Amino acid sequence: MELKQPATVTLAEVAEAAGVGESTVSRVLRNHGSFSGKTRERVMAAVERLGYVPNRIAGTLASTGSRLVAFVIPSLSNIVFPDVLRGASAVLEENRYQAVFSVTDYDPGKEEALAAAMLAWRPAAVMLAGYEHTDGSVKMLRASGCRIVELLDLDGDALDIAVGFSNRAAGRESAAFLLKRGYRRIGYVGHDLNRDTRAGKRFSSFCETLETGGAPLVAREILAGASSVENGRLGLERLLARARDLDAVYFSNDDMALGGYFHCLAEGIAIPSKLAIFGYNGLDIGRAMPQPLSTIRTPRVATGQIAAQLVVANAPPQAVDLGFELIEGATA
Amino acid sequence: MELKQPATVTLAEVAEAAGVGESTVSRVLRNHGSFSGKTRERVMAAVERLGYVPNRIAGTLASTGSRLVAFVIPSLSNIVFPDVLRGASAVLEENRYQAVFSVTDYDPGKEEALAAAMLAWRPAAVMLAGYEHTDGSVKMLRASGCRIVELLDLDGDALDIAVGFSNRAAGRESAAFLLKRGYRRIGYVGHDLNRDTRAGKRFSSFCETLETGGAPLVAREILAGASSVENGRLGLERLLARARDLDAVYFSNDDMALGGYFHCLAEGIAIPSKLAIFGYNGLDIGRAMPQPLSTIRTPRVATGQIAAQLVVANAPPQAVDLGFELIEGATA
DNA sequence: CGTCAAATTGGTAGCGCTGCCAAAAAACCT
DNA sequence: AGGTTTTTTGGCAGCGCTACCAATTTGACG
Repeated sequence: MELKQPATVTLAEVAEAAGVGESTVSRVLRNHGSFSGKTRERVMAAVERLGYVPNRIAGTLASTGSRLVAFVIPSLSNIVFPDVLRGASAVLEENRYQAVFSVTDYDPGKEEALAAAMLAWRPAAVMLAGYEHTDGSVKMLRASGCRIVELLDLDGDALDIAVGFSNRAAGRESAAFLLKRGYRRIGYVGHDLNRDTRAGKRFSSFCETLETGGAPLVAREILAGASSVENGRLGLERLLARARDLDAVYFSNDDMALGGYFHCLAEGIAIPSKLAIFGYNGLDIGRAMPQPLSTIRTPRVATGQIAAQLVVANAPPQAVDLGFELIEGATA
Repeated sequence: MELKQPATVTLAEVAEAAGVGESTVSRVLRNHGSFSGKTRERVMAAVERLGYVPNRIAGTLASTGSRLVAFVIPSLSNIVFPDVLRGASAVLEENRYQAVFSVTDYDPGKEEALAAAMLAWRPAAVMLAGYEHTDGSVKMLRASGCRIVELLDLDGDALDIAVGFSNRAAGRESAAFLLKRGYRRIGYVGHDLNRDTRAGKRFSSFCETLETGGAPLVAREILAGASSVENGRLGLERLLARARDLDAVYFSNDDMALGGYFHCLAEGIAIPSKLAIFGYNGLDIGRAMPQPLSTIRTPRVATGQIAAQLVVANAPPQAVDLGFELIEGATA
């Protein structure tokens, strides 16, 4: 099960080879504390000669804080999370932090288990999606003493740091936009909302706003699986089978919206004159469509970046609202 | 910069609270060695009561092998890599391994630097994309003694374990398919090939096969940026501006192909009668298009899974060919 | 019961590094 | 030169855990 240990070079060996003390080598390598230029050269030469690679496991154990940042994310299929990781990892790498991750499949129980496993690495911070965590997770995270960053949601109380935007506001603005455009018979196609609570928040605010606007949601189609182009296409097909006279459809995601768009193309349904389509996320793909997708662009990469910056800077607890941008597009 | 150390509970404290020795606690927690059921209960109760979270940093340092697996990947924007991570992380989590990653942006120099940083964590394995590594990387990896897994390529000599398929074969089959369908004036739209060497391999085999078939590539358009829908659309537009009478276009990726498809939709170019489109990767999106995309489906998730399984099982050096599947689709 | 093997348990030496402290060397003053 | 600073160094005690070994308890059996 375990591996053969490589003939590993230790700091002590470097020290001996360079003819200096261990702490001197340590200081030179971390460029911390003082040492002469000559010593530095000798040490570096020995490092080079022996092919020494410092052992950060040992280093972390000996020193106080770790430079690991743990991501506990719901999914890697939903492009949102790779985007967040991308933004974060760039910042973390610059600052010599190391990203660790695991995937919960939108299962809060699994989140708790994985968060526990992560804490065993004593990370500097744990990054999670949104505010919905089990009591066990919250207790454990609180007790851990490491920074907690909740991403991509701002509708709730942050445990420590939160970076993102309001999903409720996104749902609201989407609805307001469709109403303003004059659509009155509006439907919804979405993926599993129990698991993706952020999509659930968007949807409920969307519905409320429609009601306030006097044009309550006419029909909805919620598919069991994850957000995908195929589900979007299938969902719209089913929705229209039940409610033929819709004039606009709100999708839980751009993926889904693109699927809906494909369905319309295939069926010859004119967009937006016969049916309007509105998405969420602002993927690049939406810009390249023959008719640019009407959607809300979310700051996914920036969310990762800012979150990482706050962790690196050990910033005080705060909630950072990065907002979002409504893209009028040509499909609604 | 560093954090306050949480009031952390140690194994010694658990041992005292449970009234047993440290090694007993350790054995119980790892379920390794022998201990009585009664002891087990006492220990678990103490763990529960104190909220003890084992410190894997210390555990890893004290024991021989680590349970970290390091991924050094070119990008998170290209869906290929999140897919590989997804496959791998599922297997790793099951086996209580932890995934660590960093992103090279297709830069071999950065790969070397990041691989070095990774080795400092003494991972059980390092997973890399493909075979093109700097001499420095190779030397360092070899010397590290940890397992090396090269992913998504099989055209070359593996350092240790390789899991994937032949990109050359993929390029070859794509060309053969187009020739078989009777296309003779074929063009190519791709993204930066110097960086994405696997795309480069596909392209060069594609061209060779076309030549052998008596219908050499007519024109190509290579865009500087990454693979994206927008670049695909733009690329096809440019390509057609220079070579109006193409009858088929091979794209470096499905993203790019989808962009090309959108261009044709927007311009009213009939597919495939006027122009055929062929992609690469077999993304789900291709299946949902009004005309399913003709492409090659690659085993991305499986690549991650198999790679992780081999590492967990500490399998002997080997190259695993997972193959790929040509999807005829309706666009070529 | 005594004997011997098997099952449990505790003590303790590190794993490789960093942080602290005191010693040594170098630099700077009168 | 002698006395002070200041800079550079080395020694060494842990960080929290696991691995090894020896000690103890238990169980089985004649």
